[in-house]
Amino acid sequence: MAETKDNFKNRVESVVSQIPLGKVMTYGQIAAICGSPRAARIVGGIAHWGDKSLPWQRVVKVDGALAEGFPGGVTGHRSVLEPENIHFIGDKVDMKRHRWSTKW
DNA sequence: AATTTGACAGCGA
DNA sequence: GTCGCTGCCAAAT
Repeated sequence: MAETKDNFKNRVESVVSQIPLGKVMTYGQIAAICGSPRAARIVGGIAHWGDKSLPWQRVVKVDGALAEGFPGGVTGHRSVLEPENIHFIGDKVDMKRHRWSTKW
């Protein structure tokens, strides 16, 4: 089977599905792992159009801010992360403790 | 096949 | 330290 360009989206879904509970990743980080460090926006696009069965709630911005387009908004997004041991600083995730990487 | 959008990132003022 | 605009890559229409 020939690997099409779907590899990019396929990797994004793969990486996101590998995020352990209590951890979060940034769009840029995921995009970089997928092969395009500038495709952070595409990762978000896949989140909405791709496999929505993945823990996209653990995918946040580089600053720890939550996705503004997430169903329920940042408020709903935060409510989903709190029970997952995610620590919050104001309205953002504590990236100092939850920033995770697949290479770890 | 071409154009527009998209749940961001990085740099500048 | 804060706010805004531009740039980028890929997917969707």
